[in-house]
Amino acid sequence: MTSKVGTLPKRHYNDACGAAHALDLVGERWALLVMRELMLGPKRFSDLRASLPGISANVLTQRLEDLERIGVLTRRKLPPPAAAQVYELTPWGYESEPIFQTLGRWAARSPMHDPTLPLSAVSLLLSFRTMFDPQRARGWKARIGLRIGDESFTVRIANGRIEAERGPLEGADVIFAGPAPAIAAAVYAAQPLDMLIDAKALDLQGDRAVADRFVTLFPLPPKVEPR
Amino acid sequence: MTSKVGTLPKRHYNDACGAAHALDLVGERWALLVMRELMLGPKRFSDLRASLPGISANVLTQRLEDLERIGVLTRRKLPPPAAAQVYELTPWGYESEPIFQTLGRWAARSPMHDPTLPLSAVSLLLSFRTMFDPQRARGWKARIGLRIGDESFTVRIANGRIEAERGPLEGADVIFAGPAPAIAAAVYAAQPLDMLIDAKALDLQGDRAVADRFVTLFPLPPKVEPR
DNA sequence: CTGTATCCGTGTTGATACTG
DNA sequence: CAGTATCAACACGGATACAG
Repeated sequence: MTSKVGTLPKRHYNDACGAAHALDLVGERWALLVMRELMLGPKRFSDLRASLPGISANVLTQRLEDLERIGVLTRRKLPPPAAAQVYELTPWGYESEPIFQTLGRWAARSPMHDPTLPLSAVSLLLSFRTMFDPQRARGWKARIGLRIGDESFTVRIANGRIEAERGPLEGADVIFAGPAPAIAAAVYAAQPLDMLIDAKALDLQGDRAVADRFVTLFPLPPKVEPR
Repeated sequence: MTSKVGTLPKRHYNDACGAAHALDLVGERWALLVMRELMLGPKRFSDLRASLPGISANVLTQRLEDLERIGVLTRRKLPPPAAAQVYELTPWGYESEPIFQTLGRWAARSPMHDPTLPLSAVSLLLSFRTMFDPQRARGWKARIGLRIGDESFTVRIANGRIEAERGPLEGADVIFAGPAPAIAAAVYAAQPLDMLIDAKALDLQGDRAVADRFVTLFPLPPKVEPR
């Protein structure tokens, strides 16, 4: 089972084009989504499985092997007592983020895009980095906390820039608590916060005005007319 | 056979993430490479087949149908006498170029990338748009012609910007004639022009100094250490 | 609990040959 | 030139059984 480091799949495009090579590396089913889920830090096998509904254990194993072999991620043994194995992107793996951003921005114009589908916490946070509009945040400084399931994230906005990463809720001006799709509904489907709160889909703690402005910072591009 | 407009493949990720939706749309094998080949203008079925070594007729048919159905390309009947059918990207299809750029830039760092593989003319021109370094072209203005097989392209460099598209050779300061991989060798593998010319891999006409500078404008990022 | 290995039904892919 | 038909090989997903 000692797979050689740096081997291409048998079935590869015979093409010197960089994009074609990228597809040889990470173009197989699920590969990019596994990388996406690791984009905000290491995860365990079962975390990955949970955030990728539909992937089966053997396919996930296969993809993790592939991605390790090509140098996109590494497996690490966490020190005891939490002696679990985690998968972590290499620096080069982390550099793939622009791929998700251009894919996401392009697909956001698709008439077939269905925003009501399930959404992972990592996807939501990455979408904030992708869709953030510096214009709308001009001169604004805020710190937003997100609690999604048992994970917590910090979003900092300052100087027309955004940071979105794993982090503590402490010190946030306002905290959103709820499943990722509910927060997405507020931000991308312009669902009024009151509605979501009344429906118990979302909970807010802290400065409501900050929340109200936050949800306006991520405009979607116009959809292509459905032909 | 009347496939409905705007349907997703049966096998799709159940994920509201934009990147996942993009993969539902164009993540199937060959789909993105077909789009790449159309990026510089319409092509016919056989042109596509010729520039995508390895694709089989039935798969190309399938992908063209899929891409038409989702609104990425259209089929057009050329007016007589050249009454051939051509495939052309829609405006939204053309907007996918950043996807190729981020994929290509990321994969250019791969230790497994083999630049000696076959390369299509369109790939080469797109790589110029992707890898162009404005710094190195500061204050330079030039017009380069490329003759690759029976296709011709024009590259214009001015004001730290590059344009690369189909166009006539007339008016170029210098003309490169040869297969795409030979031109790529000069630009990306730093193969001396004299060597390529002596080996009859490349032919130059016009201002040699312009050619010498042109081949320095597209620096590759450093490779990841091969681990 | 955290993965890994194996089997199996099904759908996708790709090579070859063939038709309008 | 522009595809279609057929068939073999492979990849995927689900289930189950197994190992640390």
